[in-house]
Amino acid sequence: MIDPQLLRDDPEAVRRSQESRGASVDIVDKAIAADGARRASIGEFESLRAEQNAFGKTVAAAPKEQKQALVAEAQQLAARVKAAQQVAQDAETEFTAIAGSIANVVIDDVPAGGEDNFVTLREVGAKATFDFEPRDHAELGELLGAIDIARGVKVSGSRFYFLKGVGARLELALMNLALDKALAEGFIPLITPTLVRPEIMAGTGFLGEHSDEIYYLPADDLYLTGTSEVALAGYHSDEILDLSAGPLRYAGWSTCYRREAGSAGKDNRGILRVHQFNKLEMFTYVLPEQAQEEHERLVGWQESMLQACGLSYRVIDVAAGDLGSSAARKFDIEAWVPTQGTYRELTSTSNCTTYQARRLDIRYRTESGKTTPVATLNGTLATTRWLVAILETHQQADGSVVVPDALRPYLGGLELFEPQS
RNA sequence: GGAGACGUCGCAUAGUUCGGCCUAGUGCACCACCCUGCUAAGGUGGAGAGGGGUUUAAACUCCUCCGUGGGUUCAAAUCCCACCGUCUCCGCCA
Repeated sequence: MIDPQLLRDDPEAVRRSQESRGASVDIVDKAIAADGARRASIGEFESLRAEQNAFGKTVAAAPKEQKQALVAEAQQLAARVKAAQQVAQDAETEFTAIAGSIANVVIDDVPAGGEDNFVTLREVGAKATFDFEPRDHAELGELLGAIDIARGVKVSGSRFYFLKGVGARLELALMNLALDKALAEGFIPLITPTLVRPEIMAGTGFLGEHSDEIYYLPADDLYLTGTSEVALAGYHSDEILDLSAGPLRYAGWSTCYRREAGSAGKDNRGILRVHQFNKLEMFTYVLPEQAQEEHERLVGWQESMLQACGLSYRVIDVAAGDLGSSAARKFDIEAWVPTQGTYRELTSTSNCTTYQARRLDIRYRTESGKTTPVATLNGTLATTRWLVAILETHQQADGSVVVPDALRPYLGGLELFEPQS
């Protein structure tokens, strides 16, 4: 939900934002009109209600013989109050529906346009080169006994897999490296629920345009989360936070589930695009004026993880039209995947400013004692997909893979993954 | 899954019998000040959330909120219905 105050004070800013996303601009004027109608009808209802309250006291205090006449009068008033209340409620619903469909106001220097209009902020690390024909991660995974796709498909269907042997160990090592990194930065680790109630799913903004991406369990009216961001954002819903000691930072570890509807035929090989994977997600609650600095810090921590894994990557500033509805800015980090000859997204970090917090009713107290929404940010610190880039980047001619230094302590000192005979 | 109890403004609790005197009382914790030459105790006052109006702002004022949503009524914390949640006992299963 955008800030209704901003809608009144600076509708032009909201129009600009919608424009750069390629979204409806007209909706802004509709929202302003709905806001006006809403406030007018609230005023009408409330003055009638005040009248009714006062009259009720007269009725209660009146002597018995007058009561009957007064009650008859009160009945008339009650009917008018009820009608006015209905009007006010409808106006409120109308406004919420319209304003709720306006996406978060994009930060000014975010590139306008769609998926291809991103801006590359930097490229870091030399791309791996080989004096042999490199194998892709699926082939390496099989050689090393690390990834068993055939059996994943047998058990659960396409886009499922088993991580096995060094593959299973590598994922755990990666997650633990990321967790230690997060702990060092003061994050509080959380292992989160992956089934959540509809209102939490809606509050985080995933039930809108992404709803067909989400697994739903009708028997229990619960959703399987595609990222622990959902549970992490819901964690403090309906709360007033104390941020005086600095941002509240959580590192959420969970399995993530995605239907990948509409991506049939895309990335079918290997574990690049799967229905289920693990992820360590950073989530922070900060004062709105600190959100942009925090966003830079999140990118920084992500970069240090990729560097620790010896990966070559670029950081992109995602264009407005490719942002989710909650995000005001998003940076993706994409790692070089040698056998694809291209960069693939390994992390994504979004600054949701106060948009998500307003929906979930997460506030802090200002110096004057008033409550106002916090800003929320999220970012990936590690996921299963990283195995793709790690295996392919560090492979050798014989199919073995050199373990990046930073991961060795988490693998009992193992330095090399070797092909199974 | 069965049976029962319960859900009140930070925490604890009163109020629900019999609808109007609840603008929800009290204790603890909290904040400010006063008093007592430390601490403790005591005194006075303040203090919840959301939303309208007005305003530069503050002050002021009105409406809503007693788990959530409906209903009955001139009037609901209180009566009725549904749902959610918590606790206790029993059963079943990891």
